[in-house]
Amino acid sequence: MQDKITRILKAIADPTRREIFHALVVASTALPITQISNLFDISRQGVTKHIKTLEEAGLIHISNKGRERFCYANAEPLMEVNKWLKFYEKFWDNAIGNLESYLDDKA
Amino acid sequence: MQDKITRILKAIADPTRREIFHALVVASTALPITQISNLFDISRQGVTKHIKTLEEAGLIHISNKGRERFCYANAEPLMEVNKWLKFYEKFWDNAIGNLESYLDDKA
DNA sequence: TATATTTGCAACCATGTAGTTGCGTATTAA
DNA sequence: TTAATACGCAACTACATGGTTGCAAATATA
Repeated sequence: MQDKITRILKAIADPTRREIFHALVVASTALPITQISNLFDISRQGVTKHIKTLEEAGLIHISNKGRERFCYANAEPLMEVNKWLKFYEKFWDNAIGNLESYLDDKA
Repeated sequence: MQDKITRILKAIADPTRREIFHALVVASTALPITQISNLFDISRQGVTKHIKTLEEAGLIHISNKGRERFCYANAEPLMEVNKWLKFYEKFWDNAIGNLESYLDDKA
């Protein structure tokens, strides 16, 4: 597709994918695809597609075991988003932002 | 479209929109649309569409002045993303994450 | 007043995407 | 060995999206 941060942001920009990711994070154990898809209204194939997108963003890892594919969440790529956000942090509250950039200038 | 966080995430998921937003943030002054579009290879109308998306996400504010529309960046909606990320922070480094959730349990 | 500039609106195109169904295959259970 | 389960692949549909061009309206300048 495109660059890393874009892949990650596109992955989490979809509400269903955020839900799938969240379900896996809180499960804190690996879940096979069918079991994940049972948690949602959409078809297994629909869920599979979302999982593929999440996997390409690095937010899910998969390990095969027999006929099942166990998915588990990996939040690490979200660091990338956090890093991107970090720069704008000083701007989202102008008062604090102006103070900080003032201090940055002094430092 | 859909809910707030989704609008924001979709807005920043596009690399061109991230660039436009960034240009406005660092400009630290309001810029009319034509001037913004001169910074990019795509047409003015293409930029206008991106600006509309950014505005709907709250990341840009616009004030009309004569025939010109001055756009300025507003990073505040990114707080929403930061808040969403916050929950997963404890998971993206497992070692620290496990320690923190251990401490959370104790608290 | 005539002309140039800034913009919005609408139509259009190509591609991406969220979702579906159908089918074949590998693995497990009876 | 037969039946059930978990899955991938492919085709298809509907709609969203990133981008374009053309044109008309409002404002500013000559």
